[in-house]
Amino acid sequence: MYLRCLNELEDHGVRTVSSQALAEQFHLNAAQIRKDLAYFGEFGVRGVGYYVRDLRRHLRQILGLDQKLRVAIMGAGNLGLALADYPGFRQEGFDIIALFDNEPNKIGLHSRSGVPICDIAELKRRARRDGISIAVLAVPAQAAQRVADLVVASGVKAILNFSPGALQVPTDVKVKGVDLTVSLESLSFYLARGESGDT
Amino acid sequence: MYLRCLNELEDHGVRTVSSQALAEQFHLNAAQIRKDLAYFGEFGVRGVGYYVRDLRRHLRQILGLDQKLRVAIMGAGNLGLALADYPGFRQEGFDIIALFDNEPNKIGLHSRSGVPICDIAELKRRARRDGISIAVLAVPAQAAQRVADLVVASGVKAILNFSPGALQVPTDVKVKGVDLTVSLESLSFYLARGESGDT
DNA sequence: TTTTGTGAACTAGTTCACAGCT
DNA sequence: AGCTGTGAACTAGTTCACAAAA
Repeated sequence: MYLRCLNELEDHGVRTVSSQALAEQFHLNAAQIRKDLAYFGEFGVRGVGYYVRDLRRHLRQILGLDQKLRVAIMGAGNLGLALADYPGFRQEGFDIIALFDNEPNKIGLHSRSGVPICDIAELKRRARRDGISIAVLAVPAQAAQRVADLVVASGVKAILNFSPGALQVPTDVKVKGVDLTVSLESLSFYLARGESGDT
Repeated sequence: MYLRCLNELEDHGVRTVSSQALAEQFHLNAAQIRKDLAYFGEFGVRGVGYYVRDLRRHLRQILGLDQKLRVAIMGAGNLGLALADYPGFRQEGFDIIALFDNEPNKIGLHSRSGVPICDIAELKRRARRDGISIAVLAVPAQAAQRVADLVVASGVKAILNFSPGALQVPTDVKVKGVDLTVSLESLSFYLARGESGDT
C-alpha cells in the first residue's frame, strides 16, 4: 500500500514525505507508519521525513520487485483473460508469460494484448523452462483444487487464488485468496447494519 | 468465509458441524470460531455442534443476504465484463443489473450472459429507479475518483473498488478495495523472504 | 460424554510521548 | 524547529480452561 502511494507521489514530483502526511492518506496513526517502515531499516531522515525516491526503491527491494517475476494464469475464461491484460501487473514489473487452459479450441490463441494460451499439459515443462514464480488461479470453483495440485506439482511456490474456498497445499506453498463473493458480502453486511447502526 | 464453508457442507449433505471441525478447515483455534459465532447469538447446541442448515440461514440473514441486492458495475472493459458474468455473484443472490460505461460504441451492447451496457449519464436515473445497493468500480485508475464521485452522487452507499489507491468518499459510504497488484506483491514478498527464511 | 459459551489469562498490535538527529 | 525511531503505556484480539447444557 505504501509503495502504491509512493509511486503516485513520485509521479507528481514530490521529493519528500512525512509520516504525518502518509498517515492522513491512509487514515492511520503516524506512529504506525514509522513503526512499519523502521521495522525494515532506518529509511527516514529526522527533521525531514522520507525521501520518496529512496523509500520507494527500498520498498521495491523488500517486496522482491527488483527482479522481474514471471506469472502464469490458469484458466483462459473471462476472468483469466481480463487478468492477463490487466495493465497494473506489467506496470509493477510482473511478467505475464502465459495463460493455461485445457479447452482444445482455446489453445494456440492469444489474449488481446498478446499473452499466449497454452495447453495445461505443458505447464510442468514451461514452469521448468521459463521459471514461473507465481500462478494465478482463475478456473471454475470445482476445478480449483485439481489445478492447484498441478501447479504445486510443477514447483510453483506462490498462488493467487480467485476461486472461493480454501485450497489444500503443502506448507511451503503460499496461497493468497481473493474471494470476490466475500468482498461483496462484507459490503452487504455493512448495508444491513447501516440501516440502524454505525461503523 | 464461514458461510462459504457451510454452503459446501450443506451441498455435501452434512447436517452438523463442530467448532473443532471448522477450526481445522480454516487453520484456526476452535475457541475463535465459537467466539465469532456466539457474538451474533447462541447458534450452537452443546454436545452436538452447529446445525449446518440453521447456521447457514442465520449467517445469511446477518450478512443481509436474505434480500436480493442490486449491483451495478462501472466500466465495461475486460475486467468489468468478466465480473458481470462471474457466476459466483448470482449464485450468492446478488443481482447484477447493468454495466455502465462512457464509450458510445459500447452502449447498448450486452455481456455474454446478457447484462446490458448503459450510458454512465443514466446512472443517477437508474440508481433511483432500480435501487442500486452496491457499485463495483472496474475503470482505469485515472478515472476511479471521478467515477466514484458520480456513484456517491447517485446515492449508492457501498463500493467495491478494483482500482489501486484509496478513494475519497463521505464517511457514510463504505469502500472495499481489491487491489490485484498488492495481492501479487504480497506473494512476491513471501518469495523474497522464503529464499532464506520461514513463515 | 460431548461440545458449546464465556470469564480470565495471555498475546499481539497500536498509540503515546519524548530522546536524539539533522 | 521539525521529524524520525522507539521504549512504555495502552488497547484489542486470541487462547485457555471450565461451568453449563444436551
